[in-house]
Amino acid sequence: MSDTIEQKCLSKGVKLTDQRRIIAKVMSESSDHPNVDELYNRVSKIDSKISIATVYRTVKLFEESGILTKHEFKGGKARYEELNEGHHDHLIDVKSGEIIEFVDEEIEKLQKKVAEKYGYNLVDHKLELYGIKKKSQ
Amino acid sequence: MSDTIEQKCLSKGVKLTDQRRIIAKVMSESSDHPNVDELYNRVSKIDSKISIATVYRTVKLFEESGILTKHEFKGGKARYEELNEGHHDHLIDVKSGEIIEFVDEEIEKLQKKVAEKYGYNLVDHKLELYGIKKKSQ
DNA sequence: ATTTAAATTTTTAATTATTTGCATTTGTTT
DNA sequence: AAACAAATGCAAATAATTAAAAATTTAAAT
Repeated sequence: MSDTIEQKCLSKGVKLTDQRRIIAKVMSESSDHPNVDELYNRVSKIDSKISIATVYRTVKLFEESGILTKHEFKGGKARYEELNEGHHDHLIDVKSGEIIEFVDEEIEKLQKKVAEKYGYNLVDHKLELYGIKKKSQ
Repeated sequence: MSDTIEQKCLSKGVKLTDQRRIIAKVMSESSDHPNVDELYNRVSKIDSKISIATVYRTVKLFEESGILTKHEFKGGKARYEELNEGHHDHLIDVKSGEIIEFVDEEIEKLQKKVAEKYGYNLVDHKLELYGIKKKSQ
């Protein structure tokens, strides 16, 4: 676990307020990928006065500052995750909704290669695998 | 270009009405990936009485019947595309919005391998590359 | 320490994309 | 043709998100 979001805000010059600090803390302590609703519920437990509009604005601010990433998995609401050095993709259990993070360097390389082939510089990408857990025997 | 959507409906037992036939025709003749608005505009030129609710209902029906696929590219509205045998992924020009289709068998294989590694059967996946066109020299 | 200005938050209203309820129309069965 | 089902159009309802206005907090300047 690397820097907290609060530390990242400091080093990036993102101003912190009480509510932003709480949102930052909750996100930093979340090991899953909460959507705004879930995040709002968690911060509400710490300060019930925080409005959902602030949560929306803050995750957007953090995203624009490169502190969080937004995922738009199939058919659901946007989910947020702290952005750390180690990039990864996601494998989603279609039954339970569980999200597994993975990295595959080979796939990464091939993606870049595909973009190059068409004359593009790859600036972003999204890879999501949807799977069903195999019966363990 | 394979079967038209109308033919697919016949072979799959999806009932066709005048408006569905028009929507099917417009989709079959579209080589891009229209969103519902764009599709609605195109069908309106043929029959201005078709309502957007019908367009929504029809693309959903076609999707559930395995005739269309729905793409939820970053930050925009859902886009639809005719589903043919040849699966492919998408490279999106972040400046122009242009969408390029590509296939990379190696990536496909690796995806399956990753899912297996975590004990999953891959049932679906989404790979989108976002790129900026290189200056052609 | 007050005043002033700027930024942020809350509350509420507005938007956007999509879906649904319901009356009407169209199609099918008898 | 009457009766029933299915599909459509319209308008209202939802859901997620954003924006506007007013209130409050924070920071800066006197």
